Amino acid sequence: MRDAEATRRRILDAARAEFSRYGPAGARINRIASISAANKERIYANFGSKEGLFDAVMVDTLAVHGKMKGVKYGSPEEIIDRLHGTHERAPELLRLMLWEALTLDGGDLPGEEERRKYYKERVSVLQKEYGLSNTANTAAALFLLIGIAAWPSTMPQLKALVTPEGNNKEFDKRLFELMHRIAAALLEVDDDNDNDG
Amino acid sequence: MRDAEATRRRILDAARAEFSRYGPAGARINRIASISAANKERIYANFGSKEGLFDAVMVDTLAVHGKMKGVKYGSPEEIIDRLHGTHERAPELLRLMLWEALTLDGGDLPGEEERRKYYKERVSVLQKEYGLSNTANTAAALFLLIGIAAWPSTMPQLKALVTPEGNNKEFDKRLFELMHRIAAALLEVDDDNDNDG
DNA sequence: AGGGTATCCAACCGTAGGGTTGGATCATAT
DNA sequence: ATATGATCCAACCCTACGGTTGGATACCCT
Repeated sequence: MRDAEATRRRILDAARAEFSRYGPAGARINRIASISAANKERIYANFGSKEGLFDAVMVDTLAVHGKMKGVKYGSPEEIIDRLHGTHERAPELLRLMLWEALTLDGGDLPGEEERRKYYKERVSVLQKEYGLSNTANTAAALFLLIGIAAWPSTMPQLKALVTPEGNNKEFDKRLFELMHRIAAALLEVDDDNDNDG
Repeated sequence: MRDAEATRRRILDAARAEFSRYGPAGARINRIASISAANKERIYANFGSKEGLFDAVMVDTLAVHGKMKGVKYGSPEEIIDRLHGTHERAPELLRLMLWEALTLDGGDLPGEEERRKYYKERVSVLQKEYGLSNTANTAAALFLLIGIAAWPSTMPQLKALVTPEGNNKEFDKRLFELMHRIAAALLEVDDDNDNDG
């Protein structure tokens, strides 16, 4: 059965798993070909190069998450729990972004325009929802909310090292309480009158 | 001039730069050899394998930072600024830890014992300095302080994407204000009476 | 039916990667 | 002085990688 689109999809799915796990340098085209049951030639015909494939995976994965667009945020606790849960259950996007961060080369990002627009929209939703007066402040708050929620998934080994021995549950409980507390602090009304630039 | 120890040092220094920049998979032993003006054979004689070298770099780099031991923390603002500054000026350790996080394999970490002890000490200093009642809570707070201060260096591309266009300075100003604010919130006295486990 | 095109794939290519080897060179101790 | 062992290094090995090629196979239009 011939189906170019389906082949493309299988390649993207396999590539997402592969890049997410091993990163741009560690990923193996041969593995992607074999797991996607596609041929290497199909990969290069569709995506040009390993780097091109990585970029395509990035854009594809972001498109899936871009579906969040328009969704309301809810309470600070909900924001943290939702973001954290997403990264725990589906670590691919976070991992891809971390690989991307570590291999930045000054060139522009895959899907840059789309991504800018996406965050701009999210900032504006957050700003309205919380009645914040300053856009830059809201953007910074969103940036930090993401960071706080993602940090335990970003540095699991650090978390393990810092946790007092044999005290896992207590540590986790305190960790979430603190994450919730500072998320709330981030979204308190910014009451200064600086120009919003 | 023969000097095994100096050779070892040159290799470690070159390897730190190389691994920090390219990660375990992207790093090239040939480059390390050529930059350190050592021979590949010396690398394998000293460190056994690429992975062994990575571990040695990790331990070596941590040892340098371990000199912080005993140092007081200061105000929440100082904590954030100091950590953030360190990661901006000397990104190696953060980058190494991120590579490490992304390539965790369930085996134990290089220098695990030392690192545990180091953080235990730091937690205890922080706890005393701020008069916090609960160790797990203090550990969680430290974990988050590190995360907050490191996040802009961890995800520079996300920061760039979230920043409202042409509003860099304002964004940065707000970002630091918020980081300071939530650092302070993290270190407020934890006034509950839970058992400290 | 059959020509044309998009899709597929097995086999291949060049190279650069991690890792090894065998011997040369130097410091030291007797 | 010379035997000993640590240190150094040029050249080598082999595999597996990213990427390519040439032809075969299915689909579509007339």
